[in-house]
Amino acid sequence: MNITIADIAKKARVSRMTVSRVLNNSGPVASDTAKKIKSIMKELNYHPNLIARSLSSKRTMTIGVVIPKTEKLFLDNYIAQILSGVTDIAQKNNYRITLIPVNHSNEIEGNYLTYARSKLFDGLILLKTKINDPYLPELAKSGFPYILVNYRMSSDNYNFVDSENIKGAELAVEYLYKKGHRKIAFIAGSMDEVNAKDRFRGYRNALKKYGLPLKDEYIIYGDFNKETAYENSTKLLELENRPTAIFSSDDYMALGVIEQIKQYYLSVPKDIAVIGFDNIEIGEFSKPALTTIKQPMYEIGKTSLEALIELIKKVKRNPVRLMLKTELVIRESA
Amino acid sequence: MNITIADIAKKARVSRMTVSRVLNNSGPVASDTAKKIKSIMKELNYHPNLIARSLSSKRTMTIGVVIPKTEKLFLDNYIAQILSGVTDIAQKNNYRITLIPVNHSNEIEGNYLTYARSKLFDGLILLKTKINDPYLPELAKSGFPYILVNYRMSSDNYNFVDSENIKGAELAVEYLYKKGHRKIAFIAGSMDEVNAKDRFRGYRNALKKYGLPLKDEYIIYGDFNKETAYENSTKLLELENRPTAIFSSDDYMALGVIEQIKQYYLSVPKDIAVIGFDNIEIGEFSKPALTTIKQPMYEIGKTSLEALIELIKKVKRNPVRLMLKTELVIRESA
DNA sequence: AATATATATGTTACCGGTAACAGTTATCGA
DNA sequence: TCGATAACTGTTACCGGTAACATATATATT
Repeated sequence: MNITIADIAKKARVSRMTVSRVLNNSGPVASDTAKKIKSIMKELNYHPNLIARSLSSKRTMTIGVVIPKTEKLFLDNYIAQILSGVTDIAQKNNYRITLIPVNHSNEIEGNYLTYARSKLFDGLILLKTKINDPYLPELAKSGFPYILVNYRMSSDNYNFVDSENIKGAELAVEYLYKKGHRKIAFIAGSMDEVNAKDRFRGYRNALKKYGLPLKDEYIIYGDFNKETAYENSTKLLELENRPTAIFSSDDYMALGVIEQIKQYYLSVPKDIAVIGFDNIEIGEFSKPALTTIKQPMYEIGKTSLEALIELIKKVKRNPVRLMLKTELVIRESA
Repeated sequence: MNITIADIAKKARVSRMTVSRVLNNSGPVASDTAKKIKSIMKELNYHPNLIARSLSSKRTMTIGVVIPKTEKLFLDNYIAQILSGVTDIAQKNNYRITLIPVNHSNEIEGNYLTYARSKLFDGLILLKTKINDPYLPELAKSGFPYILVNYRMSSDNYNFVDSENIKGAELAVEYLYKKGHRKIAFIAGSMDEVNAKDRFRGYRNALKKYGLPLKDEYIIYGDFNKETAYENSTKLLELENRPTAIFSSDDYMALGVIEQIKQYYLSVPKDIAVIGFDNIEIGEFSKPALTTIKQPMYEIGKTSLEALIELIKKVKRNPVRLMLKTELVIRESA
């Protein structure tokens, strides 16, 4: 048998509403009454039914975090760091975090719009959203509170928290240039993500700035995936006119490339310098330690949820557009 | 305005119940009726209110994962790997995962019992539970489905999924012994966790087996924390009779110890061999690469949720007691 | 003392579903 | 052709809270 607010009310000879007031510290209750009610709640070991509360109050104190379905989700250090920031802020504000893995297939069921309308969440945080995501326009129109993480849109009025990917990529190439490199290759990420495009843009910007040619053969695609980068980087290494430096759109791909370079008995950074992007945890420990562009993933997570909570509480209004700084972290690989 | 089941029912000139049946594929509905209802649902862009459904059906399809509150939760690779396993199984079974960070203070509010009774979750997975956790007996009595991860209790009838920590620790010491080491020190974890005690037990067992003395001065405490291990390991390194090998209860502490050893201008493994426990991701990349006892964290996560789901569905009954194997991973540090 | 105001409590209605049971009609077997 | 069974649909009640408004009493104000 479950103890409900009605049981408490009956035993205390008050209305359910008074019990509810004690429970939520909402509205005035005489201190004697409150004391009595509290002691009865303890005596009967009462715990509120939060589902019932949510149905009535239309608040769940729960944030949904939408993440593209992949195996071994948390082993992606990018996601782990973002989530660390998100959960820290959630704790401080008494929100719970629920994970919503979604496919990018065209299924109607299981897409995050269903969740936005499910009343399960007060707001959504979206990670790794694709550029042409079909549900995004409707989400934006719906008025439901949400924040896109690492997704920048100049034209539309989407809410996002991003880091300065273009500038970061420019920094990377600039650093290589100043180290004397003139043959700088690029490993692109998944070009259906805004990030990946921005980093490519930064690469092109920097080449232009320093008067270096943009060569197709110096550009390969790694899909933000270590293994793919490992495979495809052979193309670069087999080139007659081999690059002396490689800028990789993310650290995992950089690690893959370095692994491949070792297969060719070449040395990093002596024969080929490699610079990554993100600053994942193992970059510090890999051999050689990874030089990279740090984007503040933990802070992105924190900032995203902070902004989302303000949207939920209507402290702030759409659109939210925040850009965090990227910076160069020099280690050994370049 | 929100579209509800009543709106659909009205428009389709059927009862709400019939709509509900279509929604859940429960009970028979004439195919014409179903078709009509479905098309109206699409037309009106209906999405079910899952909170209302949960209140009525007493199911939430959500699992709570209880984790002790720490900053940067996911940067702990142990937790990340466990969660990876848990979320993978959750996806396959259409369960959602909600994170419940809790303090170990004596607060009544915010402990997981409140959540077990909140109706928010169909079951709980508990990580890093302390030996003397005050709420555990009540949880076990309550009949609410739960699984303790990495928590073994011989005496009581708790549900747990653990790995063979004692055997793993024995393996570690055995390996060191066979490498010729006779002066083997031990870094203990948080002794309020079952794991830590078991690993200590394994260490003692192995010493005994090989006729080595158990010396107090060879045992230091690192609290499963890299920094603490770094600090405290000086005690070992300053000993007159310095150990030639160190078995650390977890990898993070092992990394801390190695860092300290470097401060003393000693070499790993030549001067001092170090072996860890867990097999965290960066162990493979650290210098020297970490020799360690692997516990199958990802599998532990999977197995835990699989077992929990069986408890929820009453396929299985309490107690659940599962032990997964540990194994030696030889790299460079020992 | 009359009125305004704050404090304390109660009443009513509703949040949006589903379980359990009860009919009604269609189908089938003997 | 009748009764049994299956297929389909409906009715009623309830899940356990809170919002919004109403009322009653106590206190302050002039």
